Amino acid sequence: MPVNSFNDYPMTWKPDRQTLKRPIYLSLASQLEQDIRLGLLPPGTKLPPQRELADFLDINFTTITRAYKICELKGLLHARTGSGTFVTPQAAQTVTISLAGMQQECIDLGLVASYEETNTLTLPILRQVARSQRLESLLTYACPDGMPAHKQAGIYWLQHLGLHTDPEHIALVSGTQNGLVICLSALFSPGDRIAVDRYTYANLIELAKLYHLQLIPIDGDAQGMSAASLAAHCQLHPIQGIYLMPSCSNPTTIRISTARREELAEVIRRYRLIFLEDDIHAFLTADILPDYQGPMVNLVPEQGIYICGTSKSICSGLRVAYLAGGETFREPLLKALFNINVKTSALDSEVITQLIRSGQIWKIIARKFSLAQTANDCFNAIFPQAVQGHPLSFFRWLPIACQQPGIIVEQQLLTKGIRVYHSDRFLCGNAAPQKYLRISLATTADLAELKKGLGILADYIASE
Amino acid sequence: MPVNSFNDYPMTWKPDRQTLKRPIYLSLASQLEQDIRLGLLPPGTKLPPQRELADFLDINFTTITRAYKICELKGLLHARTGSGTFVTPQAAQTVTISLAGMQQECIDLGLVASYEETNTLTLPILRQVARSQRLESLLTYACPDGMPAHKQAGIYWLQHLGLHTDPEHIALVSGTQNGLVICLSALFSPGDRIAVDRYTYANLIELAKLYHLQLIPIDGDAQGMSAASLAAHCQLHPIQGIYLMPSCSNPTTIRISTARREELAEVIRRYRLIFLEDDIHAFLTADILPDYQGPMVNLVPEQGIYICGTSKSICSGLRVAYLAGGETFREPLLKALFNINVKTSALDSEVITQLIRSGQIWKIIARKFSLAQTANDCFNAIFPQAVQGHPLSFFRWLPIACQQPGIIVEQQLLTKGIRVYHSDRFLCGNAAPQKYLRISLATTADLAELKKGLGILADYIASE
DNA sequence: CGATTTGTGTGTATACATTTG
DNA sequence: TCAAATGTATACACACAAATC
Repeated sequence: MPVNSFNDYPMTWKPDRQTLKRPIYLSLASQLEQDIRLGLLPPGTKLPPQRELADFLDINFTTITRAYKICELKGLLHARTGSGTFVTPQAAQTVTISLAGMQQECIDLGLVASYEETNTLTLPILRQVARSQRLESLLTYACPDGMPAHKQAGIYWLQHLGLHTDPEHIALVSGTQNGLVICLSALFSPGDRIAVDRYTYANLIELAKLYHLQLIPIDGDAQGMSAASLAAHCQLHPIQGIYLMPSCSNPTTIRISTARREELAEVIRRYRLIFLEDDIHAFLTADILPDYQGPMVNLVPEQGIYICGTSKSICSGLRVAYLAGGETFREPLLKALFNINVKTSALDSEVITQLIRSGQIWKIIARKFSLAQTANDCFNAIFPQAVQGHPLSFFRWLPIACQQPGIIVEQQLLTKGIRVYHSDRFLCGNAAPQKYLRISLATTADLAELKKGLGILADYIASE
Repeated sequence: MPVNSFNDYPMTWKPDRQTLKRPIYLSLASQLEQDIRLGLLPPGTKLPPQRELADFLDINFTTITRAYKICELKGLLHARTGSGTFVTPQAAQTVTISLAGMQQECIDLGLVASYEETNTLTLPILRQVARSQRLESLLTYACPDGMPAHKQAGIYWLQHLGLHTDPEHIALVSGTQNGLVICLSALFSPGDRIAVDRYTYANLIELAKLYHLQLIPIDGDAQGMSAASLAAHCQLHPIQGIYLMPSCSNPTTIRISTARREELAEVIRRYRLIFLEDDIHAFLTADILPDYQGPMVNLVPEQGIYICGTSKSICSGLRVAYLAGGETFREPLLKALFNINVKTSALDSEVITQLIRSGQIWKIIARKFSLAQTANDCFNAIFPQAVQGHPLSFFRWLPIACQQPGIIVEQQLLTKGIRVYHSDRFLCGNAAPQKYLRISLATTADLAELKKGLGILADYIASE
């Protein structure tokens, strides 16, 4: 028993010695889970150290390790060597961002759509596809990884973005998310570690939970993730992969600088990380940057997988993304693709293909650029202090002073008539003191609605 | 050291004591994996018992257990208490069934398509969808789990199949396989056990590997899986789930009898199993069986999930399946759906919806029935000894005498010009002495090609 | 900066369950 | 039917690594 008076505080959790049935670790784990779900152990509570609880229960401390581990894998706990084991903030809660359950009428600055008014430009091509003679050939099981013509259009499009590949090393999948599922399923095993930005894509956080992968938050600056920090983490703990959105990180809108890309690539090579490049925003950068260098994956061609969705650049509702990777990953990825998708809808990919081949894609992108420019101008006028990050981003990252929990802030804004997402949703690991809101500029029906929403937001922030 | 002379045979695997680095179990596992992949340990080889190898290496035998376990999770080994540990047949090889890599020209009796000539009946509806005013509404992020009208059509269709549900408890997903991925990801954890027929859906076997789930093969008879056997397994080892295709099991074509359904349901209730009912063949049974009782999930409504794909009944290329389940699973399934799919293509589901609403689906199904009847008659005429199972099945299960490994048989038939799949591909666990071939009747371009293929097959079998 | 706290990784002991003969 | 063979589950000991003060 420790003699330090600080430790005389009662243990935060005292499981009942009597009710412990014989598979001790299982019995303990389920008791712990129940107490967390019942709210007896509120989020943030520090659990007793393994050795202390073991003393109390008179069992070996590694048995506690096992019980804690089970709850950790369920996302209920969060352990840190040296510090202790803590109940996860929002233990049983989800950060999933989706339109589901959004009955409430409000101005949506939360979900990032893609200026849906441009969808009218897709319609003529879709109708043309429906009239074509090839239509019937789209309705079979053939070509699970994409029809040759669809791959060709993808190769052409990726080439425009600076990635050069061939039909053997590209596949069509049902959207970025589907591509990520395929990569995570095929290339990682439960318990594997993947490096991410401290604030990262919310759906990736959820996928990592689903597939029992550990995300390792790496700090960074305005140039992107810190290569030194990444190397330090790799040094001490083996890390298997890294996920980045180098063109325009969601949610921070940071574009990784050319110098930083080189540094990061060097670390990726040194530690043989599997590099997932989610380049859904490439089109926003390829055409406006004078010294555009192309995807980061070019720096580590044999260790990288390039995922390029079309939902932001072309059309949200057509579920198509291109997956390109080196020879190393070809076999496992294709195998996972066959087992997870059987095949991607050829109808959607035919429409995307014809949009590319016909050149209609340039009109769509030009229209989106113009809408994004106007929306960003509007945002900059209202929040001049927050001019930073990608100039044409479909969303913005707004620092806020308010220190209340994210859910509270979101709910307060909902009652005022706007939906936004707080940085807590994108957070991986420990919170930094600076909080943010992610503000979508691409979801409102028109500019007037956006202005109204941003006005409400500005009032709220001023009143804080 | 054992004294029995039988054990004086040299150990089948003698890892090098010298090259064993300090995390012994990891070092051992990778050495073992390498030797299997190099072919030094051919499929079927019995590895040394854990204790014997431990003796030889002078370490504790549970360290061997760990090393073997790692390889088992990779699908390289297969251990059975009392019998020993064996190298998996086709250890490094995949059983994935897909059109990929099928350059070779041949008559395809392998992959089960769905009489693709009926796709012409889909075209007019597809073209009508393209002309409709609602088209633009299909192109946004809205309704990730299916648009209200699409759900309504699904409810109507499932009702016809005997399943009654409502918009809150149905979701549209991108095909059966996608539905399975969602269920397996959302409701099970690595290491969980799922009961299946000894011969089961090949893609499920691969998905189980991908998600580190253990499939427990349960024996059965002509009525379907044995309830007693299932109960016995549940008794001794906790099993979390069960996967069945009760209408017409792939590959065996067995339809589970009404009595057996009741027995199995009782066991499912007793052991609180999560029941996945893959009812892709429901349409084949609902309309032809005079005493059709509806899906099995009706017997355990709160423990079951009903997955009903449209690729066999309507059109292979449109990737749509309906997922229906009780309140218990609603939240985790929806969450997984949002994270895995973001959304299902509304374009595909609109076409399926209009096929249902317009009644065109009945024409398609009637045509498929007629084609299936003709194909089955043709098969029965050539293989009268194999008349069994579902009378309208899109594939048949042909017992063969030949005892050569499955790959060899498949390759021999390929050189004769036909592709079929051997029962080894569908096997889960230990092989039974009786081998089979699965013969697709729904993939050839026409009846003449099917007849030719079956003729080649009959010649081969006669010559054995 | 070094000692202490605290979680993790690896090897081991033992009881148990299943299959086989 | 039982004993031997053989894999599995559970608890433990100890060395190590990371964080903190």
